[in-house]
Amino acid sequence: MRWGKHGSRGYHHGNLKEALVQAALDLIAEKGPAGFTFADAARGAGVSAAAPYRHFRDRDELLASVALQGFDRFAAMLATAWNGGKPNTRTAFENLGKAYLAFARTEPAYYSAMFEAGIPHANNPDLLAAGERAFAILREASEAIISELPARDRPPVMMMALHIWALSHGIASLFGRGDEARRTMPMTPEELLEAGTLIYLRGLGGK
Amino acid sequence: MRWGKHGSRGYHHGNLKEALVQAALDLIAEKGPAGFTFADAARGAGVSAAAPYRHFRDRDELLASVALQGFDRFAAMLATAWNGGKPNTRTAFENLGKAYLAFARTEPAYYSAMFEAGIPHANNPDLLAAGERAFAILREASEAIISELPARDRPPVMMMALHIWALSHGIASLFGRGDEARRTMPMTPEELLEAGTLIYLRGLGGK
DNA sequence: TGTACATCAGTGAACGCGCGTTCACTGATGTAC
DNA sequence: TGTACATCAGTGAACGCGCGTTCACTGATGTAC
Repeated sequence: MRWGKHGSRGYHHGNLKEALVQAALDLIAEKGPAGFTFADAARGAGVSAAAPYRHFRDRDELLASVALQGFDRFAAMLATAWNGGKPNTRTAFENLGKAYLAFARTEPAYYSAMFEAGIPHANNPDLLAAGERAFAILREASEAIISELPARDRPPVMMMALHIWALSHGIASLFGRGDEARRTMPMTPEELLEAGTLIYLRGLGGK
Repeated sequence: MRWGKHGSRGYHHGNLKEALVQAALDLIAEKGPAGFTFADAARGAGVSAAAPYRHFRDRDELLASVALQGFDRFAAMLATAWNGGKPNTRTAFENLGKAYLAFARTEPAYYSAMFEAGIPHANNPDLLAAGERAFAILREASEAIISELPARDRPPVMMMALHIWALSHGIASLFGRGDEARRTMPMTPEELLEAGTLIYLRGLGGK
């Protein structure tokens, strides 16, 4: 008897690789990216400690896989929020910022695997490319904002994209996840980012 | 025979607590805040594995000690750079930003113990207070900048301080330490922060 | 100044534990004929 | 359609290792008298 398409679970797991990534994600959410072992992940997936070796060389490779998937979802979420600049550039830009913070808040495990786990991106082309795809959305949005500025005020696109990224990341890491750096905040992270972005855009000469 | 004030090293170490913090710092610099053990720190200080228990309950307490010392030095460095707003507010503010990035770059081990080690600040009053002292410098500087703005443009001090902190922290964590997120940058972190701050201040109505 | 003693901050041996990793194995699946 | 066989993805036992932690101990230091 089978219990649905993926319900069979005999000797072969069927989708262990994905299950390990999911288990790692749960463990990161619980104890941070440093707080779990390769054996923990195996346990989490309900499999013997030797099984993960069929899919990952070591713990780092598993972590990198989590980060990779994280960047893909992050990029997808940002792209949806930006929505090609509709209904108008300013609104879409605001949505993009909110989506950034929403991702960091609702997927803290992905976020910390991506930015805080200390994975060496340098020698992992896939990871580098996935990060690039996510950043490309910020870049595209910045470009759209800039194109609406008076010609003499236009800053370099890359610079603006880096500023927005840094501000968003700074807010997300310092204030965006529940208990960390529990400061008495005068406003929500979303409000803080929106206000900051507004001031920045005004400084560029917009509106 | 003695070899100087602290050179004696017989049965008693003399300053083991400090030596353990230093050893932890070296290990963090080498392998990240998650990459060392309590026993490693003991080895680094040239002492048996049981010795650290005379000074720290566990590894977390040692890490917290590193972070605490880091915040103190950070605050001191920022205060020196700000220098009470001399020679003038704008210049001092620029120096403050440069000092922030300089600290993150030259003391990456402290910086990551402070912000990336996942130490629960909440139930550690000393740590909380030390972080507060560092933040107070940013707050003071923001206040000085704001006081020079036309009265009708003045934003809340706290908000501005949080914006500056987030931008600085974002730039420091994303681009401020050598190899991490090795992106082809069009400018140095310092230039990026200075340009961002300038645009932000212009947006506030300054100059 | 000298001596006895209390206290302090280390030692080193011991332990149980869980991790990483390897290995021969075995059950399940896919495919050639 | 059925059968034989190759391949794949797991198992579970085994191992060495280093960590965390405890403990009775001991050498060094400080101090009372």
